[in-house]
Formats: sequence, C-alpha cells, structure tokens
Amino acid sequence: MRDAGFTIRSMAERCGMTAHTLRYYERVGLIQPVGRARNGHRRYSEADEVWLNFLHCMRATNMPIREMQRYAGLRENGDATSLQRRSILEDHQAQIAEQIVALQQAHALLTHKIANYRKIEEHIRIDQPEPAEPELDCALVSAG
Amino acid sequence: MRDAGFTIRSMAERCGMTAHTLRYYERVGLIQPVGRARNGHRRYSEADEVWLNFLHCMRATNMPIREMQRYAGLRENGDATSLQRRSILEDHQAQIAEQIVALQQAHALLTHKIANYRKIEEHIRIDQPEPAEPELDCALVSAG
DNA sequence: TCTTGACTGAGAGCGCGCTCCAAGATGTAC
DNA sequence: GTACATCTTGGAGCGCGCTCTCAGTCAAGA
Repeated sequence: MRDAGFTIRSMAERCGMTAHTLRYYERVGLIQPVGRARNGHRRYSEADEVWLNFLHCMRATNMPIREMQRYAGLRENGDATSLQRRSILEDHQAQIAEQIVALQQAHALLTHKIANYRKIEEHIRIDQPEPAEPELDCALVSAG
Repeated sequence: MRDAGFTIRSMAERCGMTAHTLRYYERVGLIQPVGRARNGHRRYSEADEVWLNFLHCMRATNMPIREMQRYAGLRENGDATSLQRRSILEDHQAQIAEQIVALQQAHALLTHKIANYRKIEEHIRIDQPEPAEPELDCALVSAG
C-alpha cells in the first residue's frame, strides 16, 4: 500500500508535531480532510506540509486555536476573504511585537539579576561570614 | 480596620493580577504567608509587591509555575542557594532568547504574507475577474 | 498462518494555570 | 438595625491544547 504522499507519521516528524496532533488539527478543521491511500490511511501532500508548517509557526507564537480556525475557514473561501485574513495576521503580528518587547525586558532584567547573583557568590567565596550586600535591584522589577 | 500595607485588591491591581491569583500563588508557595490585619485580611508589604512583580514578569515570559516554586523555595533558604537560583535564571534567560528568535521569525513571515495579501487585494480591486497570482510564498514557512 | 507494526475513529483523560463558588466573618454608611 | 462591600476558606470547575486509550483494520514478512 504505497499511494502518493506522506504518512501521518512522517508528516508529523517533518512538522515537529505528533500524529495525534495532526489528527486533532484535522478534526477541529484546521486542515481540510486529508487525502487517503486505498487502505484509508492519510496521505499528506506537499501543500499540506506548507500549511501545517504555517500553523505550527502560528501556534508557536501563541495564536489561539480559535483564531487559527477562523483563519483556516476564511482561507477555504478564497481571495474574497483576503482583507479579513490580512487583518487576522496584522493583529497577530502586533501581538508578536508585544511579546517580543516583554521578553526583551525580562531578558534584560535577568541579565541584571544574574550579575547580582555572581556578586553574592563572590562575597560568599571571599569572606564566608559576611552576609553579602543586599540585592542591587533592577529599576523595572526585582526581588528574588 | 486600617493596619499597614496593601489590601489584596489593591495589590492585585498594582501587579496586574487578580485577587484570586494572589491567593493561589500564596497557596502554592510562590509567596510566603502574607501579613494580616487584625480582622484577618491580608496586608501586602512593598517587599511583597516587588516579589510579585518579579513573579509576574517570569510568568509573562512563560516560566512554568513549577520552576517558579523551585526558585521561591531556594530563595527562602538564603544566599547559600545563590548558585542554583542563578542557574534557574540563566536557563530561563536562554529560553527567553529562543522565544525571541521564534517570534522574530514569525514576525518577518507575517510581514511577507501581509504584503502578499495587499497584492491580492490590489488585483481584486483593479481587475475583478482575474484570479490574482498565486501566493508568492516565503522561503521559511507559508501557505495561507 | 501468524506476527508485527502502522494506521483508523471515537472518546476519555490530563496538566496547566487559573477562576469561581459558597458560606461565613467583619467593617462602614445610613 | 440593616444594608452593603470586602474580605476569609476550602474546594470545585473551567478552558486550552493536546495526549492517550481502545478496539478494530489492513498489509507485509517469516
């Protein structure tokens, strides 16, 4: 039983998901019913792969399944839905930008706190008894 | 009933969490038992606020509660745990760096796709009947 | 023929991180 | 006194996104 296309397993590997997840995505309408081999097993096309990779990328950046469903639904209705789809992507892009800012701030905070821990460790190493100066905390957030 | 410190409500507002969440965090050991007014109501100190803001920042960057619990536990044991705490922060910082990369890639992909949608919209506007050129897809991920 | 392994669908279960509920105590305003 | 608001607790419930189980089918290989 060969028939053309990727098995669910190999497609899962290619996209960094599990077979369970691929079936789940199909079930909830994120991907349209996939082609089948003569034995009823799924066979994924390269177009499926591209789409799945896109879904994976959106999920990895915290787009909710619901939003992805909306997008997938629009996509099935062709070019006429371009505007709405673009709007979804623009919203998500804005979300991503916000996430990046939050992550960068946290990253900076951690750089500061890590440096502070190093200082504490120095103190402990050099003069055991001394209780190490209180944390030089970051302007943004701190304690800990 | 005044007593010193912030009520759970005002602290929740200050930290961008709900009162529910503050109680939950206390319950699971992310914050040590908070001081009380004479009527038994919680009263948060400024030190609590600093710590809660830090927790909030870590959660907002996807540190799991479990990890935060580990960190909080170490923190209660003083400077001797500096090395372990630093290690947790370093790991999380690395995680953050990875997240930023993924987000930046997705952001770039979306820029591309959004531009593509604009083109499709142009086509539709200019010559209704023509079916708009197939998507000029991104090298990285695409479809949709 | 028998075993092995990959698949199938339906549906239950799970881990996370809250979020809400119910019943009760206390404090403030009228 | 009587509302009303705000808090308390323990514990149940929830939404999300999977993840797993189960019983069954099918095809290839020894």
